[in-house]
Amino acid sequence: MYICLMYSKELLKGTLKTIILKMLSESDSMYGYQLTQKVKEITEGKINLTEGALYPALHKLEADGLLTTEKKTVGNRVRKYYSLTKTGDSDAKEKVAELKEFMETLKTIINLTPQKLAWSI
Amino acid sequence: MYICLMYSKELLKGTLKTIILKMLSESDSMYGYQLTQKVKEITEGKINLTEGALYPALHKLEADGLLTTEKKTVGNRVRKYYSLTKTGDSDAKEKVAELKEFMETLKTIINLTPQKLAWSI
DNA sequence: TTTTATACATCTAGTTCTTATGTATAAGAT
DNA sequence: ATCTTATACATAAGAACTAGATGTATAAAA
Repeated sequence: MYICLMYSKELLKGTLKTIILKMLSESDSMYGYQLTQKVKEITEGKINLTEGALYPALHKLEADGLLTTEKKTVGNRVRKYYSLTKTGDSDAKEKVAELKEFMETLKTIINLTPQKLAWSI
Repeated sequence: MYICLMYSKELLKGTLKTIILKMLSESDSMYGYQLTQKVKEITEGKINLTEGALYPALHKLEADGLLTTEKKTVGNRVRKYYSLTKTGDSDAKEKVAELKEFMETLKTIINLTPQKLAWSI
């Protein structure tokens, strides 16, 4: 799965690409496994990206021209580093802004009280 | 679609059930069309539930025992009112709490700076 | 009389995610 | 020495969900 432990998985659908883009926008480049580890670390284990979701998403973002890749051999292991393209960088900003706005909107629902709802009824 | 205008649709997948449960937890009962209108009103048009997503979701929640229905005839029109069951009520609280927590976690990613990321690298 | 609003609902196609599986290297534990 | 865990990539089948279209029907407004 793409989120495990603490959250119902459904909650997070659709946020994966935004998370990837944001992570890459704060770093020169990262490779897949590194992304999973950093996200886990930053969120204290609450969000775990899974390979089954992560790699297809990375490939799609690359196919869409938002990411470029560069393979680097470290020891005997090959790492595939992803970094934002120019388009990817502006797209990252857009998607993050969109997510922020959406969370604000969600709050208006989450903080709803019977009184507030009655007003609108 | 289930969200239109302002938000990329992907972002919101998985929040529909939580939204429905929260809306119903602040009201005795509501019917489908009313839900779409109230959510649109409260979010100032930013979130629009669509029938194609709403009705299947309502039916699933009912099948899962979280909602009960009661048909009422108003004029010549039949409305199907949904209300929370006992299980649905506690589930609503759980899902809302989960969403709040998740939004906090998302913030740690969204508010990430190169410095903070560097710390963790 | 035509359009818009109300009110239910379903269906196809598309996308996404989960879970499982597969390959391979390397480090640490037994 | 050998087994397990961590690192590192990836795919594939099936499940789940949503968008967008379509369908039925009443009623109000233009």
